[in-house]
Amino acid sequence: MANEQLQEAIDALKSTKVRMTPQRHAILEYLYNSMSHPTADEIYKALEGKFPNMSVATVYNNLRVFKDVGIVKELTYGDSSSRFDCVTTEHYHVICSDCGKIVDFHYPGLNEVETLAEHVTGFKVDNHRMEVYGTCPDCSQQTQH
Amino acid sequence: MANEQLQEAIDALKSTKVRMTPQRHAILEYLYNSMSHPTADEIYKALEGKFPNMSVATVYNNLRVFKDVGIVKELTYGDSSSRFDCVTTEHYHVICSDCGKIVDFHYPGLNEVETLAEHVTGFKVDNHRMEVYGTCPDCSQQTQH
DNA sequence: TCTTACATTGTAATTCTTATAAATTATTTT
DNA sequence: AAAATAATTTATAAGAATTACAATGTAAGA
Repeated sequence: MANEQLQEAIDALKSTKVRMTPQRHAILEYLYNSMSHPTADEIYKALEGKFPNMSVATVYNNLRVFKDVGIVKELTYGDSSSRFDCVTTEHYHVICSDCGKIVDFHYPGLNEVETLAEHVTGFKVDNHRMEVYGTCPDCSQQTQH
Repeated sequence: MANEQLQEAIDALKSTKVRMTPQRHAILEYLYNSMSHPTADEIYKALEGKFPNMSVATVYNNLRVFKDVGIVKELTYGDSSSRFDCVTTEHYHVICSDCGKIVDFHYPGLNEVETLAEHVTGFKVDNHRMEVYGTCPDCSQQTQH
């Protein structure tokens, strides 16, 4: 279950000046339990039942708070809106260029890349982002015939 | 000089149904000569002198055309607008989290990652994207004292 | 309890990007 | 070379995603 990780995230927030609110809890819960990488709007819609009065602004505000604390990552792609992913174990994404499906896969951290970049550019590097693009099995099949 | 590469790009366009226009030439020229990674608006502003009547839509349209032909890449980051980079040799970017500065660095292609992703997910992989984030020398100095 | 600081809500505003239609320019056909 | 066709540009409007703002609400500390 993702519940331990959710708890860790909540604890991480407690140690800052960030207060825990029902809305925040719900957003975090949704993020940690959903295996997908939802957009702000998807989160908003998903929580409409529980919080009929919640504002979209709240979702955006809190996602930013979580991002600043470092427990959530924003994924931006060319088109459409940003997607949000909770930072758990180190993993990367494969994205289908046709349908947009996102699948996780694990790969040992690319520390060498960070080190090289530091040396070559003089930057103080602290993280990186990588995505792999291709066609998912479903879309591959459809274009076959 | 980047002029040979610019010429190659123009030749690449000629082999398609894409027509060469003064605006397109200017946009390409700007992209290939600027060492930065300009936004659509930056390009627009930069060419205002030469083409006082050019529309922002033209810039966007043509960047998309170039993207489709494969001679330009779109870089999307969390905030602000997309940046555009001409596809020359394989390289990656280090981005300053403070000021947004982008610096290129070379790194041998990460083919193993693509291969692994293919095996694990069943996708047909054809490319990847990677960026390294950190603080640039200038910004590092400023926060020191 | 009172005060202060942080959060939420609703809405308006902003920003980036795309769609559309008319006018213009480039290519192809005759 | 002129006419016909196709692609392009322009200007503007529309759209979508995100943020700003002011008012209200809620939690924590003195």
